[in-house]
Amino acid sequence: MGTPLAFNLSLPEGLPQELARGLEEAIVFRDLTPGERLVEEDIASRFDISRSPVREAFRILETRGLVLREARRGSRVADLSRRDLDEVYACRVELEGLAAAQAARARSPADLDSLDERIEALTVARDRASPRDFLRASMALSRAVHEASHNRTLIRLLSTLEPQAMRYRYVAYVRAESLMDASLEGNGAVAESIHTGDCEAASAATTRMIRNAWAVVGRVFDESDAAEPAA
Amino acid sequence: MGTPLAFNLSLPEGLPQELARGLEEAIVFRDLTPGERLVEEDIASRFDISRSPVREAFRILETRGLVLREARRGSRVADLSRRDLDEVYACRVELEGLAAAQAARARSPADLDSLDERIEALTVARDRASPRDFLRASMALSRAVHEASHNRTLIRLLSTLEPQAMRYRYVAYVRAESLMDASLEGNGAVAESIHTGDCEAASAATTRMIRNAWAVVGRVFDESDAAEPAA
DNA sequence: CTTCGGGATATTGTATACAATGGACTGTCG
DNA sequence: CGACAGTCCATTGTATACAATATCCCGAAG
Repeated sequence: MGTPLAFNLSLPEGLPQELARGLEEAIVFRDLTPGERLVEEDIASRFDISRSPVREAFRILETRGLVLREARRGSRVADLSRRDLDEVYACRVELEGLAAAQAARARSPADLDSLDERIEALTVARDRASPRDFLRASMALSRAVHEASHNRTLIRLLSTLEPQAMRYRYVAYVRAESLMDASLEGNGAVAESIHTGDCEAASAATTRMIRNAWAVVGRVFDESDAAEPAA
Repeated sequence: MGTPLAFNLSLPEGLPQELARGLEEAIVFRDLTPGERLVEEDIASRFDISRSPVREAFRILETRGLVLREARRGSRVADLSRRDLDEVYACRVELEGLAAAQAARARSPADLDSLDERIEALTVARDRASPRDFLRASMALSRAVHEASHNRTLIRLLSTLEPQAMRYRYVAYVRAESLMDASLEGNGAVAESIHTGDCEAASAATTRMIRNAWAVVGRVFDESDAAEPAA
């Protein structure tokens, strides 16, 4: 439990949101381990704030599938499991596919610029071979695609699904850095289809990419003991 | 603004959840109108509770797309629009289709019993020709299908999407009660496929049903002025 | 008549205090 | 030695108090 958990908490968008973002990173990158208890007072005192924003942050993380809250029994970091992985990826196939298709139709020039920018950043992160940086860049790219769909409901759903997927991707990238190449390639194909404006192609490229990732990430996960943290 | 908003609030599952459920019904059935402001203190005093659980309820409703919260500017009931309707239904096609397919595979005998029960209840509600009762029964049936998928992530996503859809369905059912027949028929086909265990058929029946509903509900919505409430 | 500024007010955001509950511990009885 | 009851403690749930800020209203100046 010797967790650093030190990130600045400025409040450009609200303290609970800021705190949730920080805790989310800590969970994704395993500074907070699966099953670990999250006590409101502990977190609050660690950042010299009250329990109120901490409670709200926990609730945010609950909607993202990262934290489990049981009434009057406290909160804890959600476990990782093969079953959960399959659930998340099954949903991702559908929703990311839809997002890509709608992005190909609704994208604006600004969206395309944003897309290119983040593809570039992803390439840089790949060359740096840092799973952490790569995932952050990948998350940003995904969000750019979602935004390009201009479907706020879809964006909302995906923003509660993606963080959960990140945890499994992180485990996989750490053990198999070559996965980053596959991801970069897949995302390139998706971006190209969105540029072209071909909905079918964008959807197909996305579902292919995610199904492929599903298989590989799943295999790596089974071979690791990521579900059982510090035994 | 003369809204009754009177429902008992016992706490079998937590006060915020209970309150959120009540407010959700009020929003779906238009006791709270689109755009209406929701002031924490008002709701709190109306039920003789403090602002704390009210705040949590608002946050729950926000994740369900029923309430919009702007920092330090308060909360209000989300507006209805044709664009929002299309967003919701596009997502529903994908997620409900997936749920039906997975339900056809993973369903247990208890799930099938639950399904039959709720189909029966839906039939009764149709005969009573009450849009409100029908929608409640329809919601319960949908949830039974989702539960049968045994995909907790999918259930979580759908539980944040369905309430948003309910608002549009309610508007449509009030204006065109015959829609209930179509819904009943479509749900029957879906349930049958799930019984059989045919994933493809379950998915196909579901997407067909929802695409059809999408078209009809959208048309009715355009013809109504549901977006502009008490002008 | 319009626009800008200042202050009052309504409302949210955060902190703290109190209540209630679940789990662990301990000591006793069978 | 094991099971069980009673008590204590840790932690969450709710209420209240306080701080901060956005909005509205009004008046004055242009």
